[in-house]
Amino acid sequence: MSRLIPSEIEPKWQKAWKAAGCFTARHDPARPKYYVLEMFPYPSGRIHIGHVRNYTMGDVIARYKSSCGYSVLHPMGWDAFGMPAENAAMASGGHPKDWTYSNIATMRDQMKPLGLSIDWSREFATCDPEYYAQQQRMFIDMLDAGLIYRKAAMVNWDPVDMTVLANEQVENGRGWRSGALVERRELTQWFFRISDFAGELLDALEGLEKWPEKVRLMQANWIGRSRGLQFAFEVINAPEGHETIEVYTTRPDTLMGASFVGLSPDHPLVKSLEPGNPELAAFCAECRRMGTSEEELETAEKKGFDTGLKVRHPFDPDWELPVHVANFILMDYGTGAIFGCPAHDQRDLDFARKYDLTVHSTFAPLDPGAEFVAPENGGAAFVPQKSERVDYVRGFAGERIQTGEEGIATAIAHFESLGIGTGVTKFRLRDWGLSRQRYWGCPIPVVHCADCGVVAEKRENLPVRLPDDVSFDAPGNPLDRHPTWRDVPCPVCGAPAKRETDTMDTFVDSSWYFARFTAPHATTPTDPAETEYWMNVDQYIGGIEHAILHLLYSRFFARAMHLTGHLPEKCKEPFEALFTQGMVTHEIYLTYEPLRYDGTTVSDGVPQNEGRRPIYHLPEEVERSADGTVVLKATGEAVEVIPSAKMSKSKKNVVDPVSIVAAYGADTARWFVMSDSPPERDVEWTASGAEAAFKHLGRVYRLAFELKDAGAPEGGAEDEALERATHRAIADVTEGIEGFAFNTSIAKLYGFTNTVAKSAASAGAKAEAMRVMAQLMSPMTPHLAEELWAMLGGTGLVAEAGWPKADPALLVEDTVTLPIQINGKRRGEIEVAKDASKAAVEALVLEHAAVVKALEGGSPKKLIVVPGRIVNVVV
RNA sequence: GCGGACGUGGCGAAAUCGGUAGACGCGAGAGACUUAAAAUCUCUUUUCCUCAGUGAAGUACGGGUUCAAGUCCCGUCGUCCGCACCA
Repeated sequence: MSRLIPSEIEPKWQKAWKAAGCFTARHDPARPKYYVLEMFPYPSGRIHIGHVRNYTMGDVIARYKSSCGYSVLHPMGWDAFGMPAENAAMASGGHPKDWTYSNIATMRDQMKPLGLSIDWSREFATCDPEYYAQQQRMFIDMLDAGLIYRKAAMVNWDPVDMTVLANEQVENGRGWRSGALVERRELTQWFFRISDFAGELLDALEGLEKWPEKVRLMQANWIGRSRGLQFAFEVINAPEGHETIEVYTTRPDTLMGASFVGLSPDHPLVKSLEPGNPELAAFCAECRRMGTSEEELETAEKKGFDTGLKVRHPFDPDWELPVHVANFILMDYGTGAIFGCPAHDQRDLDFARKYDLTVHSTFAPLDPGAEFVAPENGGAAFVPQKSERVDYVRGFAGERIQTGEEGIATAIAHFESLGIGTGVTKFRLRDWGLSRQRYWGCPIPVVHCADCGVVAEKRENLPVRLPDDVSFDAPGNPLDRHPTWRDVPCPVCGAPAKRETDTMDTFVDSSWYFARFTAPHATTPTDPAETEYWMNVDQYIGGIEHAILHLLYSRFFARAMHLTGHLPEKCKEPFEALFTQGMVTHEIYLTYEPLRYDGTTVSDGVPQNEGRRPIYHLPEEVERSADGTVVLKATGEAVEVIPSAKMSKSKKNVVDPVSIVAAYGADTARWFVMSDSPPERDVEWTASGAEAAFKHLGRVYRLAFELKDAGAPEGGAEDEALERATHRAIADVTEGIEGFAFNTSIAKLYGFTNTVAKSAASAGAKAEAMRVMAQLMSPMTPHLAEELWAMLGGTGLVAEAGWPKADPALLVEDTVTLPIQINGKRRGEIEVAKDASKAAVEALVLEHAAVVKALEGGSPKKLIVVPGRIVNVVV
């Protein structure tokens, strides 16, 4: 075979790897381990090119580390519970289980031809009863340990999916999957006490040095720590049981500028007033209707309602402040009550002006300047950086002139010394609600008994299996209306009781799968010997979209598993290094169809169907015309090209890996997605780029084919030069892989190929170079690498050959070219021995024609020699 | 609004312990081989010029530090991302 035929070599080598058991992860105490993991996929039905890029990155690392002598764990599984399966069942009949497992089978079949070095013996799906049984077991352990509790809570209700969503699953007020506007509802829900760990999860971010700064920052913002003061206002003419109002503030230094107390419509005091005050009740009802959606919050008017109550200022018994209910105060942050300081908060200022409340500055700029207008005189609220020094015109603690930070600290200290307030640290992070009113999830293993209350299922009865005989012809949860599954005896007293019909959020499933991979068939959630050896994940790879949810939950879950004895202490941060990869994008081809006015109008009088409608075209429907523009093949009509767009079926710019592999082979697909762009950035799929990748691999193959009967190297200068180039390539390619710069490794391999092709070295020396080429290419294009290796007489499989080592002695050239700069501009160059002394270099430089000319007989002001790099002459 | 990242040829991009800007690839152009095509190979390709010179300019824009700046500092503009009534 003188030509590269991927469809012949790829299955051949995949078989050889399987026969040799190359990718079976072996718990070998004698060898260091390396655990590389890509975020496991949801079995949507087909793999897409983004998966190919994601898994190829992991595969490059896995194969490289394996070559370096590590015992590598590189597993694959399926994040298999979740709503699409139910939606599919509702849309086209069938069962979520069948839909899911058949998708998994399809996707596995599509992935295997990629030649990934995955240990398939460890594969599992989160919907396997063997997996969720262990999850239920941990749920009970965590319940016993007080890490899980139940409470009635306002939840985000998705009216389309008929389920509860976590705050993180609400995007712009809409359900992240259904896109429906989310409503507020009060339900009794299960919660993980993740907020108890807020401080720890925040502080531990510091130690995650191999995580992207961006992700750590996003998590830190999400956890949202604030330091403030909590204290109580005394209520005048207080209703029974509400003698004080506790407030929380991050700006206690502005207390002397307080002008009102604001309460959330859900505040207990407000609720107690509502029955006797119909107007107030109406106002609160309106606020609650408004919902939590950001869209509404954004546009909603800041509204208040005066309760008529007054509170006393803590430092002045004669100073009374009105108490308003305000629609912008959240019950679940702080105490649900604030004091408003209009001078230093724009929102409070707007509110004060609307309801005619007093405005007093507590501090003023040190140097006001002509354009400064104090808020009490109609200016904007004065909100300087907390680190800025200001003049406390109405301060009560600390220096007259101090920073906001100092003012806050002294104010808290002052309250604490008087015993009327406490410094408090609050977090934005709230507990993780895990109940979902869905069928296709891990059943929550508890039973509701009239006498015993909510009790956990007995451990020996696990798993609580999902029943197979369910129907999806009605919305809501089929478990709720299952004829027999629900009714069970109480595990404690044996009386008739009812099973919990809620299932777990699928983020629970993905919060520990990485630990399960270390002992996927254990009869306990984890196996201590295996977690001890394999954990932690040395390199985790996935999309930035999981920066907050999945990664934060997993960090919490690892701690919870540690506390319940399922993970050792060292696993509290289970991901040592994280890499977030970019997407694979593709151009969109677009023409427009004019729309005619159809005689109707929409509500605001705008004519219906004005303008034009986009029509998308598949890549094969367009071509580049002679003048470089893109036109439709059929009509020659000009096509608008939108570059680098996220792939989407409706935009017709999806590249299907299956057809790419069929056309060019897996190696080409792998090579292409790793080339061109740095891995963290998006890469644009282009037909010409894929073609180029394929051609290059063919060229490498031919180069090796011509050398397959080469004899021994002959020695000599050309052979030696090629050997040096080889070691240079080893060093550069290795550096690229180590640094997650696969695109530069590939660029070096292109360069090395050119070098070998043009080299005048003996055939034997070239064959030697090509064997190294096979080793260096093996992480990216493993099938071609095996073929080259076998053709050139390599021993065994290249997958099992060690990684080549660059000889430092061969990396340094005997002579180096030093550019000569004159006043910082390049004016010439000299060749010197690599170990030439500074004095020798200086002498040579001063003889250089350009330097002589520039000096005009004088001597240089300064002569800078950076050994091995550059010379700069200042005249 | 708050926080962050990033701006380099026609395009994707290299080069950041400050030391030859544009490696490598795409696209484009020229040529070789061929009856022709495909395939393959070779060369050119930052811009400008009184166009082959030891020429000038050049890494968004304007300043600064330095013998030397894509890289460091200050400001401006632009693009992208995250968060957002959080008291």
